[in-house]
Amino acid sequence: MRIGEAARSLGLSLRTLRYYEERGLVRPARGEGGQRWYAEDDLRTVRHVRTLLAAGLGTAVIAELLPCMRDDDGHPAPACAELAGRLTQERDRISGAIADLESARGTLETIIAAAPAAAVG
Amino acid sequence: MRIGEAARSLGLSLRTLRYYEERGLVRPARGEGGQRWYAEDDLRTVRHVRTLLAAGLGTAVIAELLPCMRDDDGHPAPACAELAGRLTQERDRISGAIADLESARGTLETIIAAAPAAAVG
DNA sequence: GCTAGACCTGACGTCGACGTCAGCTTCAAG
DNA sequence: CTTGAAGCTGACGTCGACGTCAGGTCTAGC
Repeated sequence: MRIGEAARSLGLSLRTLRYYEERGLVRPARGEGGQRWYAEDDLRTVRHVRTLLAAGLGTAVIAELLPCMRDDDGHPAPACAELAGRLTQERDRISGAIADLESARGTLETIIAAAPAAAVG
Repeated sequence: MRIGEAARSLGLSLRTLRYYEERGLVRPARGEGGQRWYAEDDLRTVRHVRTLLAAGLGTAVIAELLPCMRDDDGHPAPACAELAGRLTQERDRISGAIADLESARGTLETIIAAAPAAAVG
């Protein structure tokens, strides 16, 4: 599929998809006139990218990790070993972020619970 | 205490503290010569700010929430009611963010577990 | 009262993930 | 073969939370 359909299918903008390619995260094929051609595999890659971006990873780091996520049968598969260090490091960072978020959520809930019942919604 | 000591005590930069004041998050007193004077209460406020920033809230939103967090005895107390809507909204956003992070962490752990045991650290 | 260090107020720079605009090319339909 | 939609490549703009530099002021010790 071309970039327009890919973007709609993923719920992203054209700019975003081009940006991901610019950062080396996706490498869609090119047609005669130079137009990008996205295969299903590329869409899966983009979804992985989105997941990792949402985790707070930067595009540079993701670019390193992606080769370790080559799909065999639909889910991430191994590949890299030397990146294990960085991976666990990122995982720990994410765990910390989760803890921070839970702490903040607790704070908010304290306020919510304490606030006189009013316009809740 | 003056801004330097406050910054050291909080582990933040001078710029950060001035920035928080600029955004209306803290209002330290001023001395004769116009120098900022941070009371313990101000430090607590800054810590709240940090917690909420870590939760992904912006300084503008935090500026609205802070009045609802006036400490009575050390922990957040109620105050605002009409903000309940925004509060629950932010809480839900945070819950979503946590879910995203957990998903991403799961992805990373899958890769880590699948990777041949190597330099793990 | 002199000096060094701590502060003050602008104001411009940064970084990351895009948005947006400009000008040109390619594709699909009639 | 024309035309409008869809793509393409730069390249500058944005937003948020600060970093950093410049140039003047305040404070504390001697």
